[in-house]
Formats: sequence, C-alpha cells, structure tokens
Amino acid sequence: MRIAVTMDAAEPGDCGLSGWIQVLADDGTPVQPPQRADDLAATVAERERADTPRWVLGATETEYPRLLRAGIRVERCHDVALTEALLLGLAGRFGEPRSLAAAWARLRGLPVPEDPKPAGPEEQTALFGPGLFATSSGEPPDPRQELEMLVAVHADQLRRIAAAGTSEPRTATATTPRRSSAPSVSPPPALSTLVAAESAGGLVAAEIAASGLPWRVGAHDAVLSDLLGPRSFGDALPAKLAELGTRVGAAFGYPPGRFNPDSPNQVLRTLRHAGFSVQSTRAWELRQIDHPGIELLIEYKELSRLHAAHGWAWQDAWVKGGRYRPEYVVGGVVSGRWATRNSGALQIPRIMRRAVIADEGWSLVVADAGQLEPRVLAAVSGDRGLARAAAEGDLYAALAAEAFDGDRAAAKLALLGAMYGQTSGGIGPLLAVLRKRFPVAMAYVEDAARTGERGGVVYSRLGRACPPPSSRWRSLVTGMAGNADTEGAAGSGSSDAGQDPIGAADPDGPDEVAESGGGDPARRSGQAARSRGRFTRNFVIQASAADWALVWLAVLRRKLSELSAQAPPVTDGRPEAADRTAALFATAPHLVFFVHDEVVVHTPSALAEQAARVVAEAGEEARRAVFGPTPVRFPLATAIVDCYADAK
DNA sequence: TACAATGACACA
DNA sequence: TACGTGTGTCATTGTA
Repeated sequence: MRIAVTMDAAEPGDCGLSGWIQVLADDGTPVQPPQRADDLAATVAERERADTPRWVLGATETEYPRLLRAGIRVERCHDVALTEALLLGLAGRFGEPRSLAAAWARLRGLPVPEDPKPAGPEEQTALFGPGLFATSSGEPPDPRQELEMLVAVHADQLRRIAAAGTSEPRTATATTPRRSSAPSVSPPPALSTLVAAESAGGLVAAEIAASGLPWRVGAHDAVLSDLLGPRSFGDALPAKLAELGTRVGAAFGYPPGRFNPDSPNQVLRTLRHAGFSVQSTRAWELRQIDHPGIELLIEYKELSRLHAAHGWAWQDAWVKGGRYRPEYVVGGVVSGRWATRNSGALQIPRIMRRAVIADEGWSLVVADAGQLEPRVLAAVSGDRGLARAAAEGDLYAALAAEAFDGDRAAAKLALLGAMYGQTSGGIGPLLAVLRKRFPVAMAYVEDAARTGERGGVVYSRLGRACPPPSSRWRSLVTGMAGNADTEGAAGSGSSDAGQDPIGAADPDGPDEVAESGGGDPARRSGQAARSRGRFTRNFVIQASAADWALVWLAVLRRKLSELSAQAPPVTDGRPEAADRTAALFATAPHLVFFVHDEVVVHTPSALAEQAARVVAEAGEEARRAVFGPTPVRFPLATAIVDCYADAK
C-alpha cells in the first residue's frame, strides 16, 4: 500500500500539521478519494502503525522534517523529487528541475518552473523554507490540488521506472540504457531498488539533521586551544597561530606584520626571491624545499586551515545544544554520493572526531567499509581472480600474494591506478600485471573508459546514469556540435554550469576545458576524450560503491528501528526529551553521521552490541541486494566507543 | 562595496 | 605521448 501526502503551508510558530492524504495501490492508482486530515500527524502515525505503507512525498528534504518535528517517523517512502532526478538522469537530462511542480508541468506540457534555490547559511536554521514545493509563482500551491499533482506524477514515475530499466541488475557498462521497447510487466528490480534506496536516503538525511551528531563543545575547544592557543576574539588570530605567522615571516626576512602566509601570491614571490623555483604554494611542493622557514610555513598553513574551516567560528555557527547537524544533499554528487551544504560535514578533519562524544549512558557504533572501491570493482566486473582476493579481509595483501610477489604497496598502487585511470609515475608495468592476471576486471574499467571517450554513458550497478558529455566536449572531440537531446542535459537546464554549487560534476572530466598553452586541436581533443574516459572509468566504481552504501544505510535504518521496537526503552541518564523530535531519538539507537563508506550510530550503551551486529547484517544484506551472489565480501571495521576518535 | 575566480586543502 | 576520481569551504585577489 502507498499513501500520498501533502501538507498545508506552515504558519510560523504553528506546530500543528494538517493536509491531505490519498490511499494508492502499489501501481499508484488511487483506491480511495482524497481525504482531509486536520491532524495530519495523528493520521500518519495511525496509518504507519496499522499498515506501514510507502508514503509518497513530494520531497523528503522539505516535508519529512515537518513530520519529524511533529514527532512522527515513517519507515518507507517514495520521494518524488529524488526519483525525478534519477529518471531525468537516465534520460540524459541532468540538472533539469526535479520538483513536483516541475515534474507535473513536464507531464502536462506546461512551462517548467525552476527549482527553488537551496537555503543559504543564514536561512539554514529557519524552520520552514520555501522547499521544493513552491510553484513557478513562488506561492505555495493549494494542498488539495497538490495532492492531485503528486498522485499523477507518482503514477507516471512508476511507469517510467518500469519502462526505463532492465529486468536484471546491470552486469556491464552499456552505451545506451536498455529502455526496453516491450514494457516490463513488473518494475525492474534494480531501478526500483535504487529509487527505494534513494528515498530512504532522504529519510536518513532528515533524521540525522533532526537528531544531530553529539558534539562536545569543550572537547572541541580543547583540540583548538591545544593546537592554536587560547581563543581570540574579533579578527585577531589565536596567539600561537599569530606567533607562528610572525616567525615564518622572520625566517624569510620580514619584519613583524609585513608577511601574510595566507597570501599564496606573497608566499610565491618570497620563495622565488629566495631562489626557489616553485610553481605553487601547495604543501607537497613546499616540502621539496630546503629552507629553515618552510617547516614553519607548512605548520602555519595546516593550523590556519583548521582555524578557518573548523575553528571557533564554525563551532558558533553550527553546534547548538551539544549537537552538530549536518545538512546532507542526497544524491548531490552525480555518482550518487551525498554532498553537504553550508557546514562541510563531509570534510571535517579527522582530528575533530575528538569532539564527537556519546551522551552519558550512550555509545557510538562506528563502522567503516574498508577497501570498498576495489571490492566493488571485483563484484561488478565478476572477475574471479579479483573476487578471490576480495573474499579476503585485506584485499591488497591477497592481491599482492597472488600477483605482486607479496608487495602490498605495489598491488594497491596498481589497483588504484586502474580505477582512477592513472598511467604516469612508472605504474605501467604494474597495470600490465593486472591486465594479465585480472583480465575481466581490467576489461571492465577499460570498457567504461572507452565508452566515455566516445561520448557514451555508463551506469552504476543499480542503474544510475552518468551525465552525457556537453556539447562543448562533443564539438571539441568529435568536431560535431551536440545534438538536441543531450544539449538540454548538461547545458542550459538551469542557467549555466557552475551556478549550482551542488552536483556540479563536470561530465567532460576535470580539465577538459583547460585552455592553457593553446595546444593544437588534435591534442586538446585527445586530452578531453581521455579526461572523460577517466571520469566514466571511475564512475562505474564510485557510483556502484555509492549504490551499496545507500542500500546499507537504508537497511541499517530499518534494522535499527526494529531493534528499538524489540528492546525495552532505555532512559537512564538521559535528559528528558525537550520536544517531540527529541523524543523520537531519546531512547532508540539511530544514525547520526554518514561519510561515503562510514556510519556512526548513537545508541544506548545497553544496545550497543546489538546495534553493532545490526550494522554488519545490514552490510551483508546490502551486498546481496546490490551485487547478488558474489564471493566478494565487504568487511566492516566496527568499533563501540565513547569518542569517535577512538574508533580505529 | 559586492561578487567571481583562484589556490589551497579537508574528506571519501 | 601523458593524463588519478569525486566533493565543499575558506582567504585572497581581481573585476564590476
């Protein structure tokens, strides 16, 4: 059973939730007329208890937080906006508006409204943003009418899902999606798995934002003042950092206050003046230099970055009430990885994990899927030799034993080179070994690269598509302007490339557009082609790894809720829930952090062992769901700790 | 004064 | 031949 839900516009300060629901069959057909729900929270809670339906929402990003604030958690959903983005991607139409309003407009042949801009840092804490439900006029639509739109778009999406995929998880890269001419009777398992997992991701992201990651301000302060000196105020740098900057200047002959180590320009000029022919001020290049000021300079740069990116200003802005609330963007990366907004949750320095400390009586379960990408290569390619190595706990060691005379470093270098498309640095002979010993795996990534170089599209295991090349790339590489249907995709869907800070991956590869040097056209064409080849080569692995991680999260979320349903409530040492949202997380183990291949669960200590077991079971279930029968294992390094930094 | 581009570096 | 993928955020610097 599915139930579509729309909500009345929220009045500021209004905690009540009202709206409309409509019960649907599994194919999206309405089985009842729309129903008014004056107490939507109670209605949803009751249906959730009775039927555990799949809730059809316009966008979890904007709608689910409202349910959570009302104290309602749901098990399953279909997120129309996330699904629309997946389906548009499969049609080569990346970046086109994906909101319910936009999908509806496309369905009816009306002018398609742009998606609302995501909230900036100032609005981040605002209770009710415009969200993905605004119509082209910017007015919130009437929820009764919106329900009609939702039901129609949802049914259409189910049809497109059924028509778009194959009947099996993809086993190879393909140049075109096999959009079966004969309509499938049942939805393709892979794509519907992806849609369900992506939607569950939307629920997880909202729940993490609602619960927050436990963040001890005092511990954060301790790390900072230990490294930087006591906190300073205003624009002043902390004492140790300021002093270090002065010493760096002095080492290069500057009087105090005349040297700014934060200015790459001045640093570069200074170094060249001192007789060093450097091209940049990157740390790795600085390390080549033998000068008494260099070590200080590198230390300054490291500490300065810590201060600027994750110092006291960051703490003031993002840590509230002992919680840091990451703002994830589900599917924000074309590969399906999550992105974040505003506070850089995915770039938090490892040393700051010292500040992540479980509440009294609670523990953190930290689990990390080690060597995920090479294992994914083994699984998607079906290479039996590589799968044998990937059945071991240390894939690189097994690979080394089998093909590299026990040289683990060489094995790792070779495999990473193969997955990223590296060819320089004397890696050639190592790649030759891989080609000889693991021909199926190597053919898999080579095929993905060739497909990309030709301008083709590749897919993740569950069927997420990579973006087609831009028309600029096409004209550069093939000498032909882009054709109409790919033009809309990478190009002008919404204004211009680079406008959107999220999902701005360059499907042409990173440096394709580098106009530098003005090399001859043939050479630039070749560079562009190979650059895209590296992108597609990596995409099939990174995106399939993201498939696995997403399913892992989704399954883990379900199992944790099952766990807390069985377990007696644990309340000892826990402050009384301040509000209904907090009450949702007051006694139950729940996800509090996710970084590509790593999760953190905050759990009552009494349930920590069970939570850890559930994390592992979820990984195993994800393996089966995404890759089917395979000898490849995805071992997790799991730790039960008080402090995040103590895991591994 | 405000915004955009750049360089650098944090994460996987 | 020569070419490692994907992000987000900061301070500085250049331009409108």
